[in-house]
Amino acid sequence: MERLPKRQRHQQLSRLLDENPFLTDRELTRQLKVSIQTIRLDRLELAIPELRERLKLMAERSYDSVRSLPLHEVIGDILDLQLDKSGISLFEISDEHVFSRSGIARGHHVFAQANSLAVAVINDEIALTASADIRFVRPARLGEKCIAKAYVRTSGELKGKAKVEVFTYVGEEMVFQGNFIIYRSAGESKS
Amino acid sequence: MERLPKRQRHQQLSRLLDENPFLTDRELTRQLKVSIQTIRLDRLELAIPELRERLKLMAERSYDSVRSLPLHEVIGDILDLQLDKSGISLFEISDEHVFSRSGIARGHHVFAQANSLAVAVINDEIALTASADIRFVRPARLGEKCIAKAYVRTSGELKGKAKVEVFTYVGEEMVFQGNFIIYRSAGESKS
DNA sequence: CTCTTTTTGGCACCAGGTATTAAAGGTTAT
DNA sequence: ATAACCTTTAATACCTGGTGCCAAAAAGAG
Repeated sequence: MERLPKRQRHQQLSRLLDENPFLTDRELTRQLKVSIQTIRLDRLELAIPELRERLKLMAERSYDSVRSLPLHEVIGDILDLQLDKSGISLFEISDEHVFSRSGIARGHHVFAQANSLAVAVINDEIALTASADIRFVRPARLGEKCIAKAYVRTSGELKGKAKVEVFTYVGEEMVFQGNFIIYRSAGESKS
Repeated sequence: MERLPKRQRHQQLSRLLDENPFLTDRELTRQLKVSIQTIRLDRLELAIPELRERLKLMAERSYDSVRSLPLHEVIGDILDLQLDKSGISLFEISDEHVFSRSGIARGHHVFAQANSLAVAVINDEIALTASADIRFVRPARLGEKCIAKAYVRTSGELKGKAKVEVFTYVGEEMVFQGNFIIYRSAGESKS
């Protein structure tokens, strides 16, 4: 008995739709050389929804993630903000931030939290990072909650630049420290 | 003459579908109190595709961005890589990277490209950023293509650290410059 | 009242399916 | 061999969310 063909086909079908979820059943018949009914039985057994449902699911997912894209605006949640004085933000290290091999956060994510906060704490229409001097004291790991604290050292209303110092901690341990020089647009202005 | 109702309705229709692209024509008739044929004429005039096409477009967009999610692993496309010597990467500034007000890229994205490249160029099992000294020479703007070039200055096989210098250009202009100190795991190893 | 624009209705048709029933084919056990 | 079983294919009715086309009704505008 050639029982394999079915399971093989199921695997192939899964793989094909994984590679390209936009395939119709009709296109699948061409690739797998079986009738359209067989394809449909297979999808039924594998609990794979029809093309239109797949598209809808993908669209919904992307719609949700677009909604949560303001999370891209500022990295980390701001817990406290005293403009031109200090600020605190929280950032939790999750899968997409770490090297999969080591579970250690990629430096630029830790930097992004600090940089976002340094910019946010400046009370100005436009604030841009001019330069920075940073140290990754110890690696941050998957699941760790990073607390970044920013202090404005010189608000420098005259020079158009501000110095901001940021320290990031996991618990008691410091993981990151940075000195940022931030350009500010003009004098000061309300947020 | 009440010519307005039509244009008003067109605006409302656009707004409704902007808020919720998952509406069928039938659901729109309920909201706008006109026949389904009118809705369809309106969509025709406004060049708004049918529900299924909208979903498909959204799915395709999200699929593309999922495909480029390994872009989350390394920020920017690596164009050239000579391990322990040098590397080049390309990163195009798009909507999600800029301050919406000014169209200027957030510093941490430009940093991320440079940092990713500095880490990638190190030929070691594990490479982590230890510290960095960076300058944002001029702002990078929406749509600009940033070319980052990294040079390993001291491979430092003995000390477990490497110094990498990165310069990022838009055309002929330098937008970013950074000196990175990268921890490397042990001696050297194949990638 | 006439002319034009806008709105509505009806009908045929399409893609990409679901759901169901039935038949044909090979496999296996008895 | 024959019955029992699994797999595959076929055929048919039906569904959603439309398009395309034509005609008629309604609503202004002049």
